[in-house]
Amino acid sequence: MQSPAPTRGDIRRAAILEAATEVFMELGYAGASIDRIVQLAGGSKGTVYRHFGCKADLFAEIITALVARMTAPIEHQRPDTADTTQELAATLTRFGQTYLDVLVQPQSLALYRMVMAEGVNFPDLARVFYARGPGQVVMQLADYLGALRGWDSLATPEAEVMAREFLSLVRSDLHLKALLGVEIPSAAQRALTVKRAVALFLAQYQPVPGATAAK
Amino acid sequence: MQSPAPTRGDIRRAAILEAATEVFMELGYAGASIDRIVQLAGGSKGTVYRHFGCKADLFAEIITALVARMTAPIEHQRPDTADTTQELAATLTRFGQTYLDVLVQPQSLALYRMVMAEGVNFPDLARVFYARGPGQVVMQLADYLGALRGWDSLATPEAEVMAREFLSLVRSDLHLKALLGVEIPSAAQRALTVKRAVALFLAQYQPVPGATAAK
DNA sequence: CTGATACCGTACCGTACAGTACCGATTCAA
DNA sequence: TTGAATCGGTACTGTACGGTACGGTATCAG
Repeated sequence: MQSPAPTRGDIRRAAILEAATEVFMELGYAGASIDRIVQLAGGSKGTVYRHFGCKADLFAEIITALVARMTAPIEHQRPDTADTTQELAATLTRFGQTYLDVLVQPQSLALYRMVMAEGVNFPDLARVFYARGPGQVVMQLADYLGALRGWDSLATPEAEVMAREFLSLVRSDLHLKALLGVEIPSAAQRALTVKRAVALFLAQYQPVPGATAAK
Repeated sequence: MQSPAPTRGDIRRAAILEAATEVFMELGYAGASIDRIVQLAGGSKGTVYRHFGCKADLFAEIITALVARMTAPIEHQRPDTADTTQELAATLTRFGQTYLDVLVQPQSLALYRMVMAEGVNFPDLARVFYARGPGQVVMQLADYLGALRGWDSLATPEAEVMAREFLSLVRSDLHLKALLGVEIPSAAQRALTVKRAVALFLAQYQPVPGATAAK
């Protein structure tokens, strides 16, 4: 499990990745220059190309790493399917809160902007981003909701649709405003938005057996 | 009301705007080149700079025009505040449908991508985009819902919050997927999403006087 | 210790781009 | 008709960038 002593190459590679991540996030793919990355990472231009081949490949590697980094805290907060129905509101709140908090972090916003701007030129990368990022979150929540649904009768669509609806409510337009740089929502705003999302969601979907279905 | 005969300058200006709009939408601000625009519009590079000063100003003018063009069909579908409560579901469906249809059009997607990518470099433009675009749509729907709410008792938050929640449900993740180029939703998918958004919204917010409030 | 390999620094190539300059042709107002 | 302003075409400047080449130096395996 221990790393087998990082070689000199590993060290250079890591330094370049770190510097490139910062530069890409600040300036985007088109705006970033290799020279700027080298200046920040130290070392030489040739080393960058020996390790990563070309600018596009370096970019791709950074994006995939960033997606994993972004999804990690949400995955860690993944609702346990053993959670009982009584805890549904709390579970949704916790999950939604983590999701929204991560989403409006500067790094997440920069990542979204990059992938959207360059998605046309890197279609494969955009697909990977969705599948391992937002799509992954949907599936996690859907798994939880699906297990809950088999638990008792619930006049609802597929769990995946429910998950999408809930996450859409959580995002609200806070994500859009943040992406545009119009307004970074405060913690209080985020908490309130999550709270309202949970309320609206539970008004429609009430898995507790004793409750009367809406119709 | 009649235009006072377009001069030669007006014609050139319009041609440049049209060409620049196409090039910017296809390649983004950074990717687009003035030479490419001139090549498409015909004429000369000097004419572009005489009319618009610099690339950034040309870009700004195009973005503001595009926002207006994008919002127009939604504004046209603006729900009349005279609509009765009985028509609420139909009104929401019609409004949401128009909103979502516009949102996933290629031109809208290109516009969103441009503003998000360059929002850091053009913060004023990003604010204008939000205020006259998505923000405007929220306000229109909020006006309608607000008028309805005064109409009868309704245990709800501000109309603006309700409008945001509804529009978030309509966008779902279809907008995100389309922005990333992962998947352009079909008309059937869009219609279904709107239908479900209306259902979920009405499960929580029922303005008809005879209905029992949720709590 | 020795050879091979990775690294640094820098100079360099080709290209692309924003913006300017200039000239001849065209348009348009007076 | 005449003078001014605009336009087209093109050549040009300066700059920035991706990527390569190369010589000298440090690192590391055998």
